[in-house]
Amino acid sequence: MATTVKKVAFLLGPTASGKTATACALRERFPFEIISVDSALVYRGMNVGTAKPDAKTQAAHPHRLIDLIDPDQAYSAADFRRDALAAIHHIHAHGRIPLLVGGTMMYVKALVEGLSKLPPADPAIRAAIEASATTLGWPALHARLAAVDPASADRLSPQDSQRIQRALEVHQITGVALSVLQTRSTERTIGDGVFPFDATMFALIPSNRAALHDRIETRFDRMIADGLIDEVAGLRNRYSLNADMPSMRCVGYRQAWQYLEGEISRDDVRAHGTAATRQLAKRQLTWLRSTANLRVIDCLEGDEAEQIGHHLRQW
RNA sequence: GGCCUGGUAGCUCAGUUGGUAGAGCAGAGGACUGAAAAUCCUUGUGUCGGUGGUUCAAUUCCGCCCCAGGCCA
Repeated sequence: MATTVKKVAFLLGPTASGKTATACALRERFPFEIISVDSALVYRGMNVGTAKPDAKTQAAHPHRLIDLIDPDQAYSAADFRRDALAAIHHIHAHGRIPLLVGGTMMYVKALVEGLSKLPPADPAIRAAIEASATTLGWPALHARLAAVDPASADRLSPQDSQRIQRALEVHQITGVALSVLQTRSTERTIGDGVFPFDATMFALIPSNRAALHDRIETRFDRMIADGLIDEVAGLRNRYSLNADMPSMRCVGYRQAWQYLEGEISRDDVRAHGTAATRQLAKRQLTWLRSTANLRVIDCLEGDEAEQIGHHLRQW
């Protein structure tokens, strides 16, 4: 056993599974420092709808990679990988163990498996592609992609706006097909320096889906009571936002935005918002089911931290 | 009490000139390389309110009953 390999722990799980509380409980018994793995918590000012740990919790249990950008900015999986690796090194340098807590599974994958060497997003190119799609439709752009990158086009649905746009963008910037660049990169395999740590992964998973749905509903009602809609109205005053920005596509924020635009009723905010949250949880669970080497803990038992602690003592 | 309009998938509804029915949403499963709380793919059998009648055949036509709205008393 290589004692020189540094340790990293993960606490994953769908939305409303109780990750924050469990992470804080674990931090009281182990030398952990928390790194957030959450694409919505990176936004400053988005607190109620993201269930961001409150000031008291953060004071007792500092979270890294929270409040990094304003809602009119964008973050990415590559940004996360860079920032998370820096945070991990920093924590190790202080003799502590990083505990990565969150439910953004693409970030986990990017961190653990690495990313191909690709150019970052280019807002101007994306806007141009978006404009073409509005007049021609995505199937037409899918056909255009097929001409320059048949492998990617073959893999994607003609309606998959986001991935078609990305593939076209990469080709336009580099002159090389995305599919080629993805196979060219070699830094993807674990053990090849991509993620050189002794990792242990836990996932809080509900043994009963309906119970998670109940929690989601209760929590969403509390967010509304705690002023989610006011929060969004305030952000709209403070920043120059639009409905297509990643921040305003977040669950809850999208529905509050539609309400403020007069597009849906207050009842719809609740109905659509809880449905979107359930769908998010379902996608997260799909990711988790296909994740290897995961220790599954039932998040409905109430003794999650104890169960995880039991495993950690043997780590 | 009388008249009118409804009662079809968990919800909102379409439809069947009589041959047991289909959309949207929700739900379920899956995919996932710089927007990922995103984006996309697959998935629809339900006493067609109940009960009698007509018919080879009724969810569809007729009678009665129940329920929900509305109007008139």
